[in-house]
Amino acid sequence: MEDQNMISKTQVIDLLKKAGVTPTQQRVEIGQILFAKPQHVSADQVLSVVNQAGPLVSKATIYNTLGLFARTGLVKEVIVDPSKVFYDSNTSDHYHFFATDTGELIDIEGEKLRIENMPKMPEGMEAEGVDIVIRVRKTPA
Amino acid sequence: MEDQNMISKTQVIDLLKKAGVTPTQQRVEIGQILFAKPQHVSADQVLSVVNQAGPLVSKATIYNTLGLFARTGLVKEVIVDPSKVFYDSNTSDHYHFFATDTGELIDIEGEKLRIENMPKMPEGMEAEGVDIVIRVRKTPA
DNA sequence: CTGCTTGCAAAGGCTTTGCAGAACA
DNA sequence: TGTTCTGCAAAGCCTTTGCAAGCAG
Repeated sequence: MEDQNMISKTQVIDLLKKAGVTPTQQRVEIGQILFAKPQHVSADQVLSVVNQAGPLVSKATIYNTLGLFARTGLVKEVIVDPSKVFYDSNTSDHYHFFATDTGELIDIEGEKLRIENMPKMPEGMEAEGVDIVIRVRKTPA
Repeated sequence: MEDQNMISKTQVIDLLKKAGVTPTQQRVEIGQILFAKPQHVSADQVLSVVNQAGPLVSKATIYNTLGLFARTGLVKEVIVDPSKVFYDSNTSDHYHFFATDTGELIDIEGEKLRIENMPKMPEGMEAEGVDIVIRVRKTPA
């Protein structure tokens, strides 16, 4: 996970403020990783990347922060693997391929897919979001 | 979870055999609950329902069996809640509303929904299944 | 019989929590 | 300064595992 794409601390602070999130040191560290490029990462991956060069952020804070980022719309939670949550820094409307054998997630741009007959919501309910996951596996040789 | 719909042990045994699954006592008990009607249940729910009238099946066997049923196509796994897996006894093509506040799952019949531009698979990959989940919540009053 | 299944309890992995000390506005 | 945030370790929850005893064919 090399930082071929960079984002400055100032840019991250700006994003956090826009979302109404107090930009603490730890949140900025985490944001710099997440917002550098569109990606799908687990809490554990964020933990090890952010602490590569020394212990900057604790595990508890990783979880707190990812939860906060998800609630404030800075990232999207992706629930496809029963064993862990992925956080997606691409917050635009889009869907996913999920490789069940490798655990890899691949984006499908929203325009590529369209739902034809959106069913009406149950009584007294409103839509919060639509998740589409196409589970794929290696074609047997 | 009353048994307004019933299914006989013989019918369950038949279903298991057709799926190539050895019909043990425990699997039949579990099958009688699952296949009585289309429903969404967690391992924990199956455990408590099957053991209502006494300890018939252990927790380990519930998990083993639900995994086996999923692998053999007798039920479908539904991954929408990071904290637990739901097992769906409706195995026909269909999708779900998921009430994020209550954890309730509601079926959407497959015909009601249609995907317009199915994107092409990544190289060397084949589709295993398509999951569509519309997350809903109570409309604020 | 012979292998597949089950049950028990312990272990495992991910996530949350409680609370004291530190950082933010 | 008052409130919010962080870190640590422990606890919690769902699920899996190891192994001996039991059942299916």
